Amino acid sequence: MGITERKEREKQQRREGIIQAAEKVFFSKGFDHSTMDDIADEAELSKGTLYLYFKSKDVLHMEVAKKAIILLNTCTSRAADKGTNALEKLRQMGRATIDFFRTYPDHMKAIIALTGIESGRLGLTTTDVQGILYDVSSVGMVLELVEQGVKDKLIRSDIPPVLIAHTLWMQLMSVIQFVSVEESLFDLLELSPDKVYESHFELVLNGIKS
Amino acid sequence: MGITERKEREKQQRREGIIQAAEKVFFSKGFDHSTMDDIADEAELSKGTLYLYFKSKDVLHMEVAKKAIILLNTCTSRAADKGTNALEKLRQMGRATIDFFRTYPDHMKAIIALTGIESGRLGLTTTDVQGILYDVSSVGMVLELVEQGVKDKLIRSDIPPVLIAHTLWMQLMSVIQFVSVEESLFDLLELSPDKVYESHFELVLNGIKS
DNA sequence: GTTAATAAATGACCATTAGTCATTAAATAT
DNA sequence: ATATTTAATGACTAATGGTCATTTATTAAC
Repeated sequence: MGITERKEREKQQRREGIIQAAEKVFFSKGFDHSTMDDIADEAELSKGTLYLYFKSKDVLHMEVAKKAIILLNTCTSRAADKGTNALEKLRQMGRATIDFFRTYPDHMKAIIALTGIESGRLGLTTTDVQGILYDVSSVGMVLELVEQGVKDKLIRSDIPPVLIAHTLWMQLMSVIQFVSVEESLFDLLELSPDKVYESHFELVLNGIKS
Repeated sequence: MGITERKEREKQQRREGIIQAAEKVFFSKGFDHSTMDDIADEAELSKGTLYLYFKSKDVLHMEVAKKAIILLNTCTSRAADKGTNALEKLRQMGRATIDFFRTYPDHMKAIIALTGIESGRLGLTTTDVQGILYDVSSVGMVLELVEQGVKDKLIRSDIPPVLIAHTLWMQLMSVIQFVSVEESLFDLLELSPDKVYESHFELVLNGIKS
């Protein structure tokens, strides 16, 4: 039946439209200050319809973050190709993440909110988050690269790759958080975000070298 | 006048009582699911009175976090004394923070919430946060130790101490976040929080060594 | 000791907003 | 043309952060 298929397609489109509206509203007003009515207006739908497609505001938040993670993932995988070995690929991925943050700061903040401590704040289980983190995020690729790096004797082998991978990921998130929280500190200390990132990569990659 | 002093003292006590009530409620139900009425009940006061002492729920949240930071700070400074040189003192401080997280997980989460990205979520300026971070938190002490370590040629001198200090602090926060979010992952990968912490210190301290 | 003035505490009330559901409208099948 | 199923609506509810006129307790003044 072609009708069923078309309907399914339309449903998907509506769903997508709602997510886009939510994204726009969340990013412009912040999650807490966005109301479901705002999103409904933006999506040109009634509030009731939103709840036909998404169980809660929190779920909508997660969907927005998921889309952001997928976008980040495409950026980082593309960047990884530019590196010549595992360590270089990792560095490129890191830089790409920084660039991503510069280009889409709101997207990045949504990702950090999802994967950080406040995932509990939302009505999500850690399993939900893990699904997203492993299926669509960069962590999976980082892990592969670390394993490759260990094999090539570029990365120390006395620590399980999965730990190194997570450490790299979390540390990158933390430096981005640092920059976005402490912005006003920079002038005072004659620092720049770039210097911070530079030092970060220096310190971190130095730490994992074999 | 003795009366003015007594009144001031009583005011302080009431204030403290409210913070304690808020702490109890926040930690048992989570910030978002705690209502001001809950806190008022716990404090045996009316809701109106809470607002006589604190401007908003967010401010109350910050006060709770501030108290937690002070507590953490006493733990870490005591631990630092056990180390024989700057690097060892830093390691001891790190361990003490982990212990703190084990003993007072809710306190630790409040700290991370305050210093992490969602400080913007609350109605606080980054200046508020910085005040807390530098006046009462461990970051100040970490900085001193890093400076000492650089002087003693234990820590690399090519990166500004303030950056190293912040990196250490943020990385520690991130590993704690990691453990608290990904708990369920551990069985699966035959990992334990201890191994994660161990690797963390290994990687991070290795990174800053001169 | 009584009254006036000041300070502290109260809780009914308001405004906002996440989420629901009976009703309506549209699309599809008969 | 009619019945049935599906999609969409928006008025409504419940919960809750925050306010403020009123009440209660404390201190000062006579």
